[in-house]
Amino acid sequence: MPARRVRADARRNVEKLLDAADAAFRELGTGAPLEPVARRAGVAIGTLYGHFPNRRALARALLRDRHDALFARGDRLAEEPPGPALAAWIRAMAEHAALYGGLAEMLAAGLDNEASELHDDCARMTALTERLLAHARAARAVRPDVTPADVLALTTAAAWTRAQSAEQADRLLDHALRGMLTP
Amino acid sequence: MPARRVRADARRNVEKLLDAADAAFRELGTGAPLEPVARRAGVAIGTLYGHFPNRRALARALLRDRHDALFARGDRLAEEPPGPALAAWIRAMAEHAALYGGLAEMLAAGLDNEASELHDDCARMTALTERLLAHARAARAVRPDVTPADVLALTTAAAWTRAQSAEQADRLLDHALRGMLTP
DNA sequence: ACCTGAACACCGTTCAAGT
DNA sequence: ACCTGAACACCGTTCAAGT
Repeated sequence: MPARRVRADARRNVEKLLDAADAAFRELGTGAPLEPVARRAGVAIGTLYGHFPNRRALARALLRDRHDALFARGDRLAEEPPGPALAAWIRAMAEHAALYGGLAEMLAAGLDNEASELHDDCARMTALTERLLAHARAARAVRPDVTPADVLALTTAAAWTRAQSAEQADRLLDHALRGMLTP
Repeated sequence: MPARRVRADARRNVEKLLDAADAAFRELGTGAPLEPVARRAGVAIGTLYGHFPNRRALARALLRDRHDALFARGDRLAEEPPGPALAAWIRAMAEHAALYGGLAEMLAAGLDNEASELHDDCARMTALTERLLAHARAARAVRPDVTPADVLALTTAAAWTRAQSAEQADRLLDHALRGMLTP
C-alpha cells in the first residue's frame, strides 16, 4: 500500500497526545479524564477525539510497541525449558497488565469483545499462552488439569493485585504457580 | 443508651433506599449512579445523601447483616479441622466480596483506610483470617511461609476474578490453595 | 485534511427553603 | 426532624465552523 500522507502538525499532535495520555494513565489509570490530556498536549479536546475515537483506541496506540516487545519475549520463551518459560511468561504478562490501573480489566474485556481495538493483541497473548502451556504439558512440567483459561485468569488476577502491591502480586504468583506446576 | 427516636417515614425511606441500592449495586456494581436509586425508592436525591453521606456508608448499611453472618461463619470454622477450615473461609470471603462489582476493591481499600465506614468490618475479617491461619499453621496444614496478607490478597483477587467468571475464580482458588496448603 | 471550542448530556453533591 | 429539588461543578462526546 502507498505511504499515507500525514500532515506534519497532525503527526506532532499525535505524539504530544500520546505522551500526555501515558502520563495521565500512569497516574490515574485508564479511566483518567481526557480533557486535561488534550490540554496538556496543547490541543483542543476535539483533536484528541479526531485521532482516537475512544479510550481503547488511545490505549492500543500507547501499548503498540510494548505489545510487540511482549510478543517477541513470548516467542523467545518458546525455545527455552518449558516449565520456567511458562512461569516467566505469566510473570511478564502480569507485570505488563499492571502498567496502568484498569489495564488488566481492559485486556480481559478485549479477549471476549471482538469489537475492541485491543482484541487482536489479546488474541496473540492467548495464542502464546496456549503454545507455552502446551510445551509445558508435553514436558510434564505442569499439572495436566491446568487450562489456558486458568493461566489467563491467574495473570489478570495478579495484574490487578499488582495495582495495590507489587510484592503481594509476586507472592500470589509464587503460591499459585506452585499449585500449577508439577512438584 | 436510650432508643433513638426515628420518624416512621424516615425509617420507611431508609428501607426503600436500601432495597433500591441493593438492586442497583447488583446490576451495575458499587459505582452505580445514585440519582436513579433515589428515584426508584420514591425519594429525592437529597434524602439519600441525608441518610448516607457517601457510597461507603450506603454499602456498609447494605452489608451489615451479611457481614454478621460471615463473622459467625468464621467463628464456627475456628472449631473445625484447621486446613479445610482455612480453605472454606477463603472461599466464603471470596464469594462474599463478589456480591457487587467493585466490592472487592472497596473492601481492600477499607483495610488500609481508617476513615472508611467499612474499616471495622475489614479489621474483623483480617482478625479471623489471622486466627484461622494460625490454627492451620499450628496443625502444619499450611506452608510456613504463608502470611495473612497472602491469604487476603488471594481472597480479593479471587473475588475480582469472580466478577468475570465464578468458575474461573473457583479454579484459581483450587490452584492457589494447592500451593499454600501442605501436600 | 485537520483543528477549534461551544454545545449538549449526564451525574455527583450541596444546601436553602419547605413541611 | 426530615424532605425537596434547584443549583453548581465536572467530565464525556459531538459537530458546525474555521483554517
